Amino acid sequence: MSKDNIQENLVNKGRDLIKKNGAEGLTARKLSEASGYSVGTIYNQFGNMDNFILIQNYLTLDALYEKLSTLQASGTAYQRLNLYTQAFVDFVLKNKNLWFLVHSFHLNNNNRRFSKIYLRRVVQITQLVEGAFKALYPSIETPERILMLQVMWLSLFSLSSFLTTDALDKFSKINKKTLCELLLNTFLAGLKVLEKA
Amino acid sequence: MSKDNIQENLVNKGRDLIKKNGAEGLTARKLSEASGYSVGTIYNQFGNMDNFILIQNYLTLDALYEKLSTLQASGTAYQRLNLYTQAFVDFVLKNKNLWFLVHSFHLNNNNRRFSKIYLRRVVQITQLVEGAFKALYPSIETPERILMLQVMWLSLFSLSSFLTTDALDKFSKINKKTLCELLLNTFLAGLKVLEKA
DNA sequence: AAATAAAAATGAACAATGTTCAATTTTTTT
DNA sequence: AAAAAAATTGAACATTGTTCATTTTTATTT
Repeated sequence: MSKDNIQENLVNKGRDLIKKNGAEGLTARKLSEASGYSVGTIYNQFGNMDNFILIQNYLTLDALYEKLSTLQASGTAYQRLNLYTQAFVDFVLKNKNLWFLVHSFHLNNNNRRFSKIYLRRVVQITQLVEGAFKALYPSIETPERILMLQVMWLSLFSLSSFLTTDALDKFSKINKKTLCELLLNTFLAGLKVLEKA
Repeated sequence: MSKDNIQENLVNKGRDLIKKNGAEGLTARKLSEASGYSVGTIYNQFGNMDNFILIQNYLTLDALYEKLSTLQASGTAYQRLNLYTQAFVDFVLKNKNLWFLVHSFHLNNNNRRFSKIYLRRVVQITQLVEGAFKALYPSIETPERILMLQVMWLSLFSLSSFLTTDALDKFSKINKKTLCELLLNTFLAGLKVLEKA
């Protein structure tokens, strides 16, 4: 069996573990047992578990990008931004465990590195929204608009960590999808004001 | 030495460990070594490390509340909301490790519980801002305004996780304080629009 | 085809984690 | 002073990520 096949196999099996049992479901030994490969082989292939998780997160970002990119053509810029957000929230809610792992890695990744392809995917997702942003706020200078886009996306991204667990339920009865949509629409309305001012 | 003194001692020593070495600096054995008490004693006093961390996070929230509550009287409602946010960001940046632990626990606390006094502190912090919100948006119905307040606070809270590590620096050169202030002000501007509509 | 060399896979072993609990020490009560 | 109760202890357990000498497999050479 070739090296690629081993990696592919391990990644697939690992993904199943995460989907089924969350981040805790993914340990070197559980992956070894589920895949049939030894613990050592996992380390030969990926170096360490962090790298393995990073690959999983890259695939998650990829799936998100795939989903969002199908929405490019439809509707007005405003409608599109709302569609993006709804699709994003839907994706996160349907892939809670995978998305949790993304946040978990981001938070705990204090001095480790993100791979280039990973960073590129993040940028690509942001760029998807850029077009709609430009159409909505034509009179805002591009650097300023990109800044606002980052604020918007980072806020929504970080807020989405609340969608992956039930921690929020202990503080508020707010609907999670509503939460995200209110953030988007209030922010967009605010941008409209700042644009005219 | 009384039970209270032991707990107080352990909590203080634990807090030093977190401040100095971050969340990883706080383990049962390191706390045992730093405090002079055995590992077993820590468990007798707190049951488990999660409870200990929850106490640490409660104290962190307490310190934040303390700081924010000194700002109650000053300026207009709008100025006050900006002061709150700036004070919040300052607090987080000055207590990165402590605040990181708050986020870390929230994210990983999948089916565990928050103590009542902890939840109450969160509510109290939100209520601090309620007054300014009410003054700014008098024509928004109270339930709607509280909803928006929650969206605002939850967004800012979750965004603040980016302030505790350097993960964000790998994605963007955006200034962290600016990031939070832009979120607040754009959101507030948007609320003004929604109020009139 | 056999012998040799290179590469890959293995899993026992290590350090560090949270946690438990029988044994010990200390304190309180009788 | 003795007995009972309470508190403290730290060795031991299960589970992490990780390493690396050993074994097995594959490739190369004779």
